[in-house]
Amino acid sequence: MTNLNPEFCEVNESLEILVGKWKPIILLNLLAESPMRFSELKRAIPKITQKMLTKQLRELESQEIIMRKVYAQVPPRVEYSITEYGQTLRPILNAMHQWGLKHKERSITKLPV
Amino acid sequence: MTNLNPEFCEVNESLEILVGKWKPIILLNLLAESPMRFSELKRAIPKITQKMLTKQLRELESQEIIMRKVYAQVPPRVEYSITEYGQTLRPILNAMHQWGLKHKERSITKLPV
DNA sequence: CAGAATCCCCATAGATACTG
DNA sequence: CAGTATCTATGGGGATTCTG
Repeated sequence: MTNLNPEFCEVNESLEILVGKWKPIILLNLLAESPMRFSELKRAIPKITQKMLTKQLRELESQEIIMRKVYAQVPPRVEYSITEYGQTLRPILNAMHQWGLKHKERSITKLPV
Repeated sequence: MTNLNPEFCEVNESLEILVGKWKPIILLNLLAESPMRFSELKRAIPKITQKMLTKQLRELESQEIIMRKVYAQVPPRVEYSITEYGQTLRPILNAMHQWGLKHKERSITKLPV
């Protein structure tokens, strides 16, 4: 069932989307709640700078993983939401999250290899 | 079932291991065949430089994802193999690979969002 | 509110040459 | 065979300031 042929590796396709210091946490937020405003995301991820938040959102948008909706009003209102396509990343994020939990356990209990 | 709480994100744990330009392809090779010699890996991944191969292998080794075994002989023989722990990454790599295949289909057929 | 514009640092990764 | 050792370039990411 696991036909992971190294000659035919498509792992990088999704990796390229996920790589970026803040992308996983942005995606987790938008998977949990869409849409979210720029300021809501900023508040949810306090340590990110505005520049980085903007940049990572733009990248995800250009890959059609998220959508950006601008409301023509003052003050500006911009909402981000996950696309249907973006939702297909959920199994990957889930697998990674689950692995991360196990990994933490392991490093705490320091199981022998 | 999908308890992907953004407040409690463990996605980066595995991401940190997978990130590195050559790590996924190295892991796929060692998941398909272990052990492999340094030169076999080099041949399997022609575009990688020796320096990068060494570096990425060392990093994976320090994370206990792979094992390095040196044979005291001339010429030197060094074998790399995936650890049991490293094998737990397979579901993630599989999910990513599957996603990559779908992604390729999508970008070829240019489905509307 | 939601950014754009600058300036800056450093880690990643490539090329090349050398070696026990 | 399986690496080191250098040198260098690129760009990811951070801090700060400014703006429609």
